[in-house]
Amino acid sequence: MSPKEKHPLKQITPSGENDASFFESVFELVRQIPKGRVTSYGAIAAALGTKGAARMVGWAMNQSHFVKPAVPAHRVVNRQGRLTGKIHFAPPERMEQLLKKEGIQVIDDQIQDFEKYFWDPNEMI
DNA sequence: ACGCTGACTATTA
DNA sequence: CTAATAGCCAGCG
Repeated sequence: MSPKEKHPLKQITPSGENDASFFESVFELVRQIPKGRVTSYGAIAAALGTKGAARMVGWAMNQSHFVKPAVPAHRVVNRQGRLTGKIHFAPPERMEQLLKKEGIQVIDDQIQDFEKYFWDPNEMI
């Protein structure tokens, strides 16, 4: 992380999840990802209207571990279908295991037939 | 209020 | 396909 260590980023909406912040929107959208499917950060960001905020989506995933109901962050990968965020899991292998458990083949942090499992957030509308 | 950071993405080589 | 570079937006100190 950096000299400043992790980013505190206090808890999301201490009072509840009624906060309409960017992060909350991300969580709700990610929760709607069907089992056995995956999507990308950019797709989520685009679905929220902020196409260029793909990075923020990833950052939101960081908090997803503290949010409830739980967010299936393991179903969110980068555009290449690569598990770049696995390092943030505990343990990192967890992400890959979860995906395999849902029927998605992952080899060397790379999802096989990624396009086939890709789920477009805009379709769920 | 400004600047830095980041689980990204598109482009170029 | 991989590697390197630039651009991008939202949140925090």
